[in-house]
Amino acid sequence: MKSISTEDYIKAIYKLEGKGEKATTSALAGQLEVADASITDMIKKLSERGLLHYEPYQGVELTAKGRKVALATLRRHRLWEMFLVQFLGFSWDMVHDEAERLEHVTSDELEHQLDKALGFPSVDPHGDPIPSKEGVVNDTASSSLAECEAGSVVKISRVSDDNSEILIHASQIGLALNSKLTIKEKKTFDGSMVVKVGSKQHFISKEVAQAIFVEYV
Amino acid sequence: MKSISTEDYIKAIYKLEGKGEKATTSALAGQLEVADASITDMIKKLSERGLLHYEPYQGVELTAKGRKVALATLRRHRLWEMFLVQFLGFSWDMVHDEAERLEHVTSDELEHQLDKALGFPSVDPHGDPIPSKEGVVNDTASSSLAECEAGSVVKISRVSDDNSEILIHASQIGLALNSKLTIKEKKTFDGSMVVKVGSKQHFISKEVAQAIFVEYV
DNA sequence: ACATAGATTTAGGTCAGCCTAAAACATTCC
DNA sequence: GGAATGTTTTAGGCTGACCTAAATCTATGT
Repeated sequence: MKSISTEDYIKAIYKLEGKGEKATTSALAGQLEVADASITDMIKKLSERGLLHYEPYQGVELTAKGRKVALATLRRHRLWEMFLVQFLGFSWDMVHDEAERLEHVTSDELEHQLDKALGFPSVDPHGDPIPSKEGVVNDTASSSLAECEAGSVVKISRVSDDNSEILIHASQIGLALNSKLTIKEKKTFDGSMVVKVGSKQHFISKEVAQAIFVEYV
Repeated sequence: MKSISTEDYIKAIYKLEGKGEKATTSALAGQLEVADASITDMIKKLSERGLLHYEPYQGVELTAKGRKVALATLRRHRLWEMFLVQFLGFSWDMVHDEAERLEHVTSDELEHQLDKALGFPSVDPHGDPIPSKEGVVNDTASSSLAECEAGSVVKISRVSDDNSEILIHASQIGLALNSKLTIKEKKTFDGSMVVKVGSKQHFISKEVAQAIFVEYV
């Protein structure tokens, strides 16, 4: 019934919906790295199981039941990430792939004990909110650093974990969750910026800035 | 290449060999709870992959390569059991099933960090030795409590984790790893015994005694 | 030594999750 | 509004891990 594939598909759809994008066959195929035809196949099965709404050629949308699966999976994923960092000394760029596997073999009991041992954390090491057992997500309204103007003073509240190389780079230049930084310059022609972190200044490309989410202080 | 099934089959064979029993089709089918024909199927594939020697109708034996897989899997299993008990407060009767799933999704890096965080333990919560990374097992020569005579004073060095109800029962009557106990009586007709643990006496059936392994003190 | 019971293997099938190639549909552009 | 382009689905196949039923082998008892 519950399979690794199912959880991965549901999660991918949830993420696309979260970004405001339509969960189309090709978008999912890209995300999950399988052929388009395989997506159509699987989507039909998930639709039969009531996890999503499917209208041929129209993309899919999660049902309430599907969203519940997504949130439960995300919760386990983020608890594992937290555990790997806090208990086993992993760095934030190493945890995603491990958690990706662990999330699928986590009983309710294990999930609960992890949560407890970690002190019921509300965000994971990248600042992503950990959904509650009941499926409530505490989304903080943060904006991308790429959208901030020169002169702003901001605090990092979240870093996208899609690309581990960006995470490595970020920590190398001293960026961590809750770091404060000041935008010294912003180039209009390529979106790059120069920011001050602590006492040092660093160049940040648009790509990196887009992966960093901040709150104004 | 590496699959959950593969690891489970190899482990089951390793365990039978360890008990001095021949790894026959039906023994494996019983252990793994699949049909006899499925065992034959799988055995052929594992044989082609060089993990075991297979002669039709003669049962199987692990090759060196197969033994390596068994030990690596067992190592991960026991590290996880240790972790669940020490870090998350699980009791020793709850950890087997969880570890059974976690062992299959554990990278070398994760295995190493677990080992380190646990202080490089040599046995798991049931007293089973944890194989080293190189595949060396430190088997302690212990004998079953069922074989001990009345009057003996012994120390528990290992308890079989095959049956979680026995584990629950054992801890309820105060038996834990390294507990000392004295055999007060032993009935010849059913193998049951009365033992003294701390200041209390308890009745122990043959079945329970067979699951407990001890060293003389 | 031979029938027979029990264990094992073969034959043929299912299901999940993938694939490629071809067909059907949707969109966009003149 | 119809051809070209891109997206999605259908059709047909494959593989791993299982299954049942039937055939075959081994071992046992007299």
